Amino acid sequence: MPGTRVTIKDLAKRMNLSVSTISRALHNNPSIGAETTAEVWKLAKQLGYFPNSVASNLRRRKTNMIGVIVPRIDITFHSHVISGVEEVAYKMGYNVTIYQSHDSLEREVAITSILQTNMVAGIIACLALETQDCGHFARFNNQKVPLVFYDRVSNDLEASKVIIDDFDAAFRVTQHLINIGCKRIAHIAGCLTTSIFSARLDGYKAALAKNNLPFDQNMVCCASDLSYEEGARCTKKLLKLTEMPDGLFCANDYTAIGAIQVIKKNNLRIPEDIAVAGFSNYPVSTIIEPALTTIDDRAFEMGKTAARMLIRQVEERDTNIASETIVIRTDLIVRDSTRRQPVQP
Amino acid sequence: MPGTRVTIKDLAKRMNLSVSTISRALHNNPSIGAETTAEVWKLAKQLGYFPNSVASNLRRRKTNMIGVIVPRIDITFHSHVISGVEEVAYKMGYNVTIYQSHDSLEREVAITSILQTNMVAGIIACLALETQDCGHFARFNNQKVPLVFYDRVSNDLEASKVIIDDFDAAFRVTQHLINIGCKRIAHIAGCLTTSIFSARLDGYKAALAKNNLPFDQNMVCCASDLSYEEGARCTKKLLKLTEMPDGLFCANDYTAIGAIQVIKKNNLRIPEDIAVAGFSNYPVSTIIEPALTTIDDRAFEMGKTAARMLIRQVEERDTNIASETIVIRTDLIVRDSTRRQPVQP
DNA sequence: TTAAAATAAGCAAACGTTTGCGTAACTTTT
DNA sequence: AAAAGTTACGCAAACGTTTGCTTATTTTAA
Repeated sequence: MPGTRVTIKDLAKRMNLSVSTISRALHNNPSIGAETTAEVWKLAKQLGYFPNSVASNLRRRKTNMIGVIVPRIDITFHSHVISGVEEVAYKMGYNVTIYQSHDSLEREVAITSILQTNMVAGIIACLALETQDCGHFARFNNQKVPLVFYDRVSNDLEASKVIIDDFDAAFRVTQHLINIGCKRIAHIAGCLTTSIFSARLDGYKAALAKNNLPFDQNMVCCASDLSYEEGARCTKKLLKLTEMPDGLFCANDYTAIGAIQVIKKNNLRIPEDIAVAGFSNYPVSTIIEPALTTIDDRAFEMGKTAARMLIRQVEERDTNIASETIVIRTDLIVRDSTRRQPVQP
Repeated sequence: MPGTRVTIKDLAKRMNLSVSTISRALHNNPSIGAETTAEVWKLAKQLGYFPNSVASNLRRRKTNMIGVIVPRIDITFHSHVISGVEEVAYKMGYNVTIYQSHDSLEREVAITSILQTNMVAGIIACLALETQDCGHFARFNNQKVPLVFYDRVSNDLEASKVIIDDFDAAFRVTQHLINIGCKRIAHIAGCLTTSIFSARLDGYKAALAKNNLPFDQNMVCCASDLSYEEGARCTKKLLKLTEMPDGLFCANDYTAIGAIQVIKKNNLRIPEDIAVAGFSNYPVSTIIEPALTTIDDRAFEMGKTAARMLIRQVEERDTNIASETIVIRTDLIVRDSTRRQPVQP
């Protein structure tokens, strides 16, 4: 019978049992006899029965769907996070539906409406760049739908977070550049209204201060979108300074690669003339020449952690929604772009 | 009232109307007076009503969920396809849920069960490498759930497909290598039981034949997983041949990059000694030096096309399920890795 | 041997919508 | 002025499960 779906009603009729018995049998409920249970399972297999989770969700008033909001899926970092989310969600019996905000607040708001309409069990989100006010997420607190932010998080909202210590990571990168002898370290920053990028700038400043190096505003250039092109643009600007930098810390790997290409075109040596470091450990950082020193932000791990955290909150919903924050450990990965002979003091 | 959700029943009570009237009003059904409709909408906004799509889906016996099965989300090609799928799905009012098969048949089968349980409206899938027999997809034909394969497709199943013309693309790449003067062109192939990779090999052979160049089995090396490492391994093998190749066509960009790195390490010049071309136009192909000549497979476009095709089939379900095949146009992108002075005949 | 307890299964409502059909009240036609 | 048509809405069933409560039967305890 093509087009028709076999339901527990059909099973009930065929076996002269009530639908409730069938339902309980299929859940291996002990109040149904072992023999009956076995026969129900057998017939279910035979008839190709598949439970209808839509009906089940309606009755149970909850789905097993996790909604994920990312700025863009085709950005390496996010696709790795999603991969991690899917991995644990699958193992825990949850489904994952994804939405791209394209860094637009308007779209992010629309997506939250869709998620509410779809009765998702929980939400994992990375805020759009445009988003300052998170009011549109507040509704989930009322509906007791757990919410976990990752990477770009909201501070004015009661919600769990999975982040890396951007300040610390930036500090360590900068300290590393100092350790190999850099005296004039420039920074290509991201959009500073975003906390992660301002934290990276702060970490950079702190490392300079700790080592008694002066901070020079001219040595910081803000890239609007963290692309190759912006990295190249900023680098050209930095190379025109009367006192050229001898080290460069970029807020992500893309800008770092744009920087490397410009530096090489200017016949400067990396790392001898300028040492370069990035942030994120994208696959491309091993391909560029010289290979790029960077921070591994462990995106996959971040996704897995966020999913685990969310699912735990979903399943403990009745007890309490304690919002928690997990900081993922990052690794400094040193490659040729900063591999100099250490300076002798 | 936190935790409680307002339903059309609530609206009905508050307005002394029946639920059917509310439902119709919210769908702007003309059989409801304009004034009433306006008031219903007003109260709905005021009370923060959100439709419950789970209930709606159950009643309508269809969801607006598109299931996507990819080998891995964090592979550039697939994340771009997904991005395209999400883009058109969002605009057409569909949701996207994603699953990774990890190229495992077992997992792919399990995922199809989940999709059936979840009553997805349609499915977009790229077959797992392990998958030879597509019996587990047959159930969707019975249930009249449209199915669109992309990239790696099944030939023994009635289903729609979005593909590129791998034969043609490979032919054009090879012809290009011949045009710039290559006489001994090697090929790093993918798993030849997969149709796209055998098609690429065939296109390569056809171009050789057309130009009266001999085909030499030793000049073909199969990479098991299309990674950098496999590309490097194959290249080392090819460089040991008594008659070294002067051109190399790789089945994807990753192997091409592995190849370039090995060739450079052997102090051979690209493209003068060996010209190299890849396949897929991954972002990294512009970063490697020399920049890689490759085929742009237009993954984003592929995703959009697959989604459009699927949604059309979903919405025309009653009329007929004509399975169709769309071939996406590919572009040969010439970069420095094959930029030689053209030979003078 | 009878009461109490355990076992196995059924009844029916509920989850929140959608929709075919029915029916008032009102308007238009002949 | 009666018949026909239109407008605006209600009734109730249905979608496929889940689950609290009840009931019939069997087993155990006293």
